Amino acid sequence: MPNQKPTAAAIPDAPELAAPAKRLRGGPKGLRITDVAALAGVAPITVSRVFNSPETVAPDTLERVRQVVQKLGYVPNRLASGLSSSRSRLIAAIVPTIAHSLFSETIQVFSETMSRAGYQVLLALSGYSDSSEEALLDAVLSRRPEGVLLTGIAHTDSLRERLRNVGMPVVETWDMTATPIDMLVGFSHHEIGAAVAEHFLQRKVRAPGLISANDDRALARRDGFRERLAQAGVGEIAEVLVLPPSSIAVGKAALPTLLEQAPNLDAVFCGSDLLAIGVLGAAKRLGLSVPSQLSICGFGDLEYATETTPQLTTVRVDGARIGLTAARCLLDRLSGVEKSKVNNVGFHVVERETT
Amino acid sequence: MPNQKPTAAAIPDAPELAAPAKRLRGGPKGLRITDVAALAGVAPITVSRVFNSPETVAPDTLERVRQVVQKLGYVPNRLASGLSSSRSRLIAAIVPTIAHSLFSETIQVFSETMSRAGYQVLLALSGYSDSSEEALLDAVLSRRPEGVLLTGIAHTDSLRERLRNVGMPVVETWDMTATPIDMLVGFSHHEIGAAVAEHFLQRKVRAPGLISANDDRALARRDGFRERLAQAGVGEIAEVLVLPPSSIAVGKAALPTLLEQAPNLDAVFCGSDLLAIGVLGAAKRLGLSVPSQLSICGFGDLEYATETTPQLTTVRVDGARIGLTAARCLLDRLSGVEKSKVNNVGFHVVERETT
DNA sequence: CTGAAAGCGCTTACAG
DNA sequence: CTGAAAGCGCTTACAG
Repeated sequence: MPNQKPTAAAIPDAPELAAPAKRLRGGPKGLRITDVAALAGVAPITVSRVFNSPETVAPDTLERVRQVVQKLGYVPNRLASGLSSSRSRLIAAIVPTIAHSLFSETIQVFSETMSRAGYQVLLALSGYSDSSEEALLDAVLSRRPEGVLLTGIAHTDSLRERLRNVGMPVVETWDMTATPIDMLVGFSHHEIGAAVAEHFLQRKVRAPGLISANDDRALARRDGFRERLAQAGVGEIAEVLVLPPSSIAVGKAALPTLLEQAPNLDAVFCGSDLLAIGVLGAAKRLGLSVPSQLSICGFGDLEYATETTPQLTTVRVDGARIGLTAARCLLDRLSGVEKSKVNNVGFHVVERETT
Repeated sequence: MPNQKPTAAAIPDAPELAAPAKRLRGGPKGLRITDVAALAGVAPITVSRVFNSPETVAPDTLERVRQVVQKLGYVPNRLASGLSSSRSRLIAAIVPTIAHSLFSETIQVFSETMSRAGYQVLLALSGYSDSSEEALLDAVLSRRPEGVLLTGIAHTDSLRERLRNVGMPVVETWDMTATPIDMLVGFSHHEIGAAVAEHFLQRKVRAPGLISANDDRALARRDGFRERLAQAGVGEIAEVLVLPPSSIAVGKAALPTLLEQAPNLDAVFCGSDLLAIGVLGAAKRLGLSVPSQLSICGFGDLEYATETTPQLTTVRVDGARIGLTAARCLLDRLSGVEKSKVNNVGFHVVERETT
């Protein structure tokens, strides 16, 4: 056997003419449009039309191709179609966080609306730190989305600049600015602060304080709060800034600190309903009755709070409406319609307490 | 002027030799890898390596290319790289809803973890209806994700079959089954029902009822609840099934209905904490004291409930841990590591009431 | 109404 | 350590 010479016939599959060695790239990974086309007896472009412009295809051709698609279980590759057509059908949603969050309702409605229009949502969680925002934006832009939803107005100038330059539709939400990157659906945190101050002033509050995170939006509320109070001659505002994520526990811990600064404290504006509930708990423990001795106002109008803590005032923002409006702005723009760029959806101070 | 004959020179840009009319496709849409390559004096493949395997590039080449990338603001096109490499770097998360939801924490942690590993999350909201799940799966698969997170086990056989066939890593979460599609991180809703029944039995409850949605997981809890009670000789269980989304208002409305069925009702197992809070409110209005006359158990352990409604019992599930574990399962699989396929993360019945 | 050719912007698979 | 060629699976831009 070792002496057996190989014959020509023993060399398997020896190509007659050394073909240019077609380099296969890992073999077939799944069904392609050409598989459908071959089986349906049409050109690939016709299969493409069945998906993208069925009205341009003859009814019987349409039917035949669809049957093959169904039979084979073919699903088009949107990486390929996106690359080829420059239409990714992707929308990016950049959100600080969706857990226990005011924003989750906005994203929910936004996503439902975009998906009904044939888009899919890429979720990008930015956290509350600006540190990695450049990297996040790179990651987002690398998918070539057709539009971007931002929760809050973009913070850094570099980010705003880049988003402006890419030229894609951008909606900023949950905030207000005179110089949006593109479109905006939101409300003024500064005005909210002023409205809460107004509310406290009507209650004859004398020593209001504030407990809040120190992100841009929270600080805008603070500034509005302070300015309105200053107009009314209330100048000294005790203040405790807390780190996110806000929670009931954080609120509980903050009240004693605030009381050290202002022993006569008779009102607190909290950055969120969770903080407000914590403050309420701490107040009870300290024997302070709410709202008669201490008025507490939260922010966010979470459903739980409405039912279980009627002593609290809060500020309601319609997150679902923001999501819907933002989606519509983007969709209008994507279909070439020009709409009003800035949408102020407003807010409501909700008093539930019955003094 | 009307008589002026056009001269050859007046015909602008007439090509000498009619070249094969190179068809431009809309012109340049942005920077490409070739732009970076040209400016850095390297081949495109080298720029590709700078992004994908920098350790294989000479240090000074690396530096030079990176400078050009920085200067130009080049962001690679992941539609193209995904198509070419069959690695989309995309993970799909299929969730019924993220608003006011138990799942939002899971998705939050899952997304953070995947993003740290270089993946991005495509959010797919399935709603609570199975109707459009096939279309949703088509949309998801069209992006060629490298893995899929499912919230709950997939419902229809056809869906399970398709997911099994595509051969990509799949993690089912928030539930338990003997026949997962692939991997699973969850707990048994049936056992939760039994545990709540056990809890009620220890309280000498005699006429327990149930208020819940009628999705698969809720029904599994109900069955576990009933079976354990039946073992203890409690056979008649009043029941009200409500439509999602669950809310406080729905809970409020359901209690009177339940009381019609069972006038002696002394315990209610609710499908969510929101329902439980609604039932608590309704009970107060009816003059029933909780928990002495009526024990109420929720599900989900929302933070608000913990602080504001200590009369309620609830069932706690660690959504963050589910998200983290699910992400790790997927990442292990994607890097070729085989891990345990089924992870039972368990749950806790949280009694807060102090009778 | 349908199709052949070229191109979208990358990476694979070699080769040096 | 670097590069030329070919290919990923679609769609555009024509042409008929």
